[in-house]
Amino acid sequence: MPPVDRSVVADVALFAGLGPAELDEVLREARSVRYPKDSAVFHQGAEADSFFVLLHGHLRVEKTTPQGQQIAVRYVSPGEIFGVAQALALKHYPATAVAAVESIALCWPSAAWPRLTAKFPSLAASALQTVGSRLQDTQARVIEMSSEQVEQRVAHALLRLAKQAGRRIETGVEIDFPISRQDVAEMTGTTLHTVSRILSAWEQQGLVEGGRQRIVLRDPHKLFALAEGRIPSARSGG
Amino acid sequence: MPPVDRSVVADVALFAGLGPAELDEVLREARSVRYPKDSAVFHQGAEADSFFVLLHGHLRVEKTTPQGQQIAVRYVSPGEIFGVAQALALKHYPATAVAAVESIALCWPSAAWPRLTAKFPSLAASALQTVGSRLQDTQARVIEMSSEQVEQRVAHALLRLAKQAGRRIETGVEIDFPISRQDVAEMTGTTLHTVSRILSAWEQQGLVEGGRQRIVLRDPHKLFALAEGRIPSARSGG
DNA sequence: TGCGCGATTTGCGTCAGGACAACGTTCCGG
DNA sequence: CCGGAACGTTGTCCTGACGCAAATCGCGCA
Repeated sequence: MPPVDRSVVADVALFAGLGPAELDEVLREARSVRYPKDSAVFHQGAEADSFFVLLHGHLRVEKTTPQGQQIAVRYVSPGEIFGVAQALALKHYPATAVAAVESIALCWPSAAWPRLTAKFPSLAASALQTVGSRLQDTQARVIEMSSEQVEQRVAHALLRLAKQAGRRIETGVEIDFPISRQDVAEMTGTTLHTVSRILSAWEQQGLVEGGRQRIVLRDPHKLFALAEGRIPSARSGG
Repeated sequence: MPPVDRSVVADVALFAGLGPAELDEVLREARSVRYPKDSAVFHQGAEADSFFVLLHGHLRVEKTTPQGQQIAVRYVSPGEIFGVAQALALKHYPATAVAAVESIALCWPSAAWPRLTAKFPSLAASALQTVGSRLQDTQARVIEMSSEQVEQRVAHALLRLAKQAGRRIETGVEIDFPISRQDVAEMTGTTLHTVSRILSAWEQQGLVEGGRQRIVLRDPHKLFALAEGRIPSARSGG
């Protein structure tokens, strides 16, 4: 009685190495869960009793600092595995995952992980690649934050969001879930005030198009040049 | 004809799950290489033809930004696996590894990785945990850089260095390899000038003890309080 | 022992960006 | 249609950190 059909995970990289029968066996242990907008999939510090694969929607992963400030670590897009704390030898989730929009995820008990990876080694290899690429992304962010100005960091953040959750519309590329200036600020390590100023300046130049919890990139190419520092500044030169 | 003896890898976490015979089999494919101080183990962008385990010494892993600035990503301590680009599906090394002191590492051809992990799944599990914990560290750094002042970041960096490469001496904990203010600056995303100022202030208060490419933590506990932001500032009250 | 180079220290000017505050706008329930 | 709340914009002020540059120190080597 598998409630989860193979077709819904056709493009999940984690399962790329599995045959149909194997896939059914893995899916048999999963259940599909729906998360309303703004509800938490798991909380930072909670016991890591499950791991997940996102099927539909978008999640925001955030950490809370000792001082209580929240930082957006990354966003999860459909097809990604997340909450694999168990595989990293963590007893508790290191961050909180919140549904940015209504989302659906597959959910396995953490206890299933060792068994599944032992039986299907390609799962471990896939997970290693996923975590590795996440490490690359995170290191890239460290480098950004070390060496770049706020404006370039915001540009990078928007480009990254557009890349993983962008949707083409007539006037450009729209980020496919509600995102506030506060969220962008949390991603780039600045304040919503500064983000607001920067986006206003960009909007005047036709680089982006704003709105309430909505951002459209009208000129991603120019934005990229700006992120690379090949344009002096978008705020001074009018 | 294994040139590498089991005893030298007794405390390498990667091999924890292997029996003596299995260990010998893995070591048979490795060779031991010595790296003089300041020599590179591999270069960023070079083809990832090997992966390594550090036996002795310390390495600095650094990335070069598009603008040519160098950032110290992390330091490698004995017992750690590194250069596993192949396992992360990367064809080229994403960073440069330089010997901070004379170092010795075991070296396998990258081609051996898929074969070894297929035969010994515990290797993949170990590697996953290693990469995972590295991801945790890197995310922690992102959060530091987002939410903390330069002084707190420097404190955190020193504590982290002391944790993974600290050596107890009479006056405190010494960092066990030559490290310049420039290096600390590259770790914390600031300039050597600022680092120099901060360390000078700390030295006046007896928090640390400096020297040419040498740092001793005389009061790690107080330094930790400072890193957490529980002490207003060490520079004003001096 | 003396020399030279690289590491370190430090003063000063400048400015990006954070803090604070007030105001405008959109959304939603009644 | 109205009121309130959350979200976004903008102005002003001010601090912390960087850039520049020059002085000083210390180690390694001859």
